[in-house]
Amino acid sequence: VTTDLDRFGTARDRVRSELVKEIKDTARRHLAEFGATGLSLRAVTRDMGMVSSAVYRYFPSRDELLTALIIDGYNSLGLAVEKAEAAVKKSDFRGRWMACAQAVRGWALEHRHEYALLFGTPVPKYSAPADTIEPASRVSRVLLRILAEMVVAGQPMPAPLPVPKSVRPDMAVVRNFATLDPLVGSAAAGLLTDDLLVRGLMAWTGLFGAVSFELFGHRQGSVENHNAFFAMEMERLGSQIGT
Amino acid sequence: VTTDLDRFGTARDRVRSELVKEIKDTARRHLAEFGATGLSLRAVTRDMGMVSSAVYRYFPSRDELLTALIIDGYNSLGLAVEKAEAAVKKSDFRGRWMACAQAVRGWALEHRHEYALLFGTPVPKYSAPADTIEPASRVSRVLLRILAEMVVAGQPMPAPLPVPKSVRPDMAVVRNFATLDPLVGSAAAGLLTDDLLVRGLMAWTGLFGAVSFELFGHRQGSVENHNAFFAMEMERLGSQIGT
DNA sequence: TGTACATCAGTGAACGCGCGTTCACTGATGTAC
DNA sequence: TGTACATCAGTGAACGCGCGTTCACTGATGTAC
Repeated sequence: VTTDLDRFGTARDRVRSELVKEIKDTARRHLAEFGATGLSLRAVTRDMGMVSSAVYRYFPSRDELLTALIIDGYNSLGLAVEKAEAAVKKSDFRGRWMACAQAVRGWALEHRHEYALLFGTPVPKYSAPADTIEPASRVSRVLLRILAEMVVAGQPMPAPLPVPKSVRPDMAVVRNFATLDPLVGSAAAGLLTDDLLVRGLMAWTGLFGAVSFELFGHRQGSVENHNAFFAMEMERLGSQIGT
Repeated sequence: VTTDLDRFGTARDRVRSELVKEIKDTARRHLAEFGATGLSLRAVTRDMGMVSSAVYRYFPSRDELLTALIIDGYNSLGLAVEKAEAAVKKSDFRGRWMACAQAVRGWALEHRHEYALLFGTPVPKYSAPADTIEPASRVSRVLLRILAEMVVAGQPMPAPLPVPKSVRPDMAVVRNFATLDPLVGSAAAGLLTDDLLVRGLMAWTGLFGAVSFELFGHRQGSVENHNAFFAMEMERLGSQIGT
């Protein structure tokens, strides 16, 4: 009675967190079927055999549930990317970039509506709270880390293109963000030039742009073999960041 | 009574098409305020001082109204891009590409919710009918035309990268689509290599990826000066397609 | 030109539905002594 | 260990709202002779 409860909380606590999980899982299933706007608390609870008002013991409002799903989504995507990247030999920068790109696309294809929730049209009248920021940046942190380790390793880089003065302050912020990462040595700070950071941001944009275009149907009529096109596209983007 | 009506239709016809326009305009205003999912026929008609059932004289269903808005949206965006591009000297390929890019972003910023309707999360349970395809391709047709005229003019191109066999059939389809355009001479067909078409598709993806990232808030924390970053980004993408 | 009829626009009530959220409540689980 | 009390989970009814769509209708506009 004692140690077990001490370690995992009371029986009530355990049941509670299991129910929170079940609500989110059910909501995710509904998300996959009806999209973010079709997500209804009543439908979720109905599906679970609960009465609709009971959900308020677990989430104070629909928006809070949405927030939880968004945070979970970013973490799920972030974890998938981190795992895929970690499986590649550290010195194989091209491989690491490709693993990230494939992980993003793979996750998106497996969680289409979650992807749309994160990267599609923002939900009207809903504004994401601050606690979504950190999980939202997990993927870009991985990409920045690859970039940083590349310059530290002295990987040959493409000839730098000029970066206008008006863009440099923003790149300084990004550089600062990158070097905050404990896994990025401060040695990288001086080596991450404005040009490289721009390249990184553009690769990142190109990656998500490609996935969004495919998922949202804007490549119909031009690309049928999505696997092949995406792989080639990402190889080319990888060359732009020096992998 | 005769010629006027012959030319513009009966008075009833004219009132009718004006009302169709007014309904669409009101719906667009609602779109801008509540987003695509918040678009309600009742609210639109209420706003117009009509009774809700009256809208069925003009649109058989909510989905048909949505379709009309989507088609109008693509045409509005397409027209903006065509006009911007036409204003630039034909031989200034870089300028033409930049004009297109700026026109897309400018239109998107002015019509945020319409942009989201076209390029954001697809509306759940709604599938776009075939008549949206042609207007949807206006922007890409302009881009393909620039590319085609560049190769015909013998503009120096970046060193071609290999295109895997698995991607070539898709590029053949795109090349065929490009040469169907009466403004693209058949001379271009042989010159539009697989590599160039890939570059074109990637630039197109990068353009819309950048606009979507900005509009949907994914550059918060990394880019503040959106104007400057976008301009530089598009210059770089322009270099990739040889402008 | 004038009349009879057909077409159409807009009305108002209704159908059937679903939603988020609140609230007073019952009964079970946990806590303190 | 046993009892008294506090905490919490889940219930069921209700509030107040909005939605898309149908339908029989009135009255105005158009058409044919």
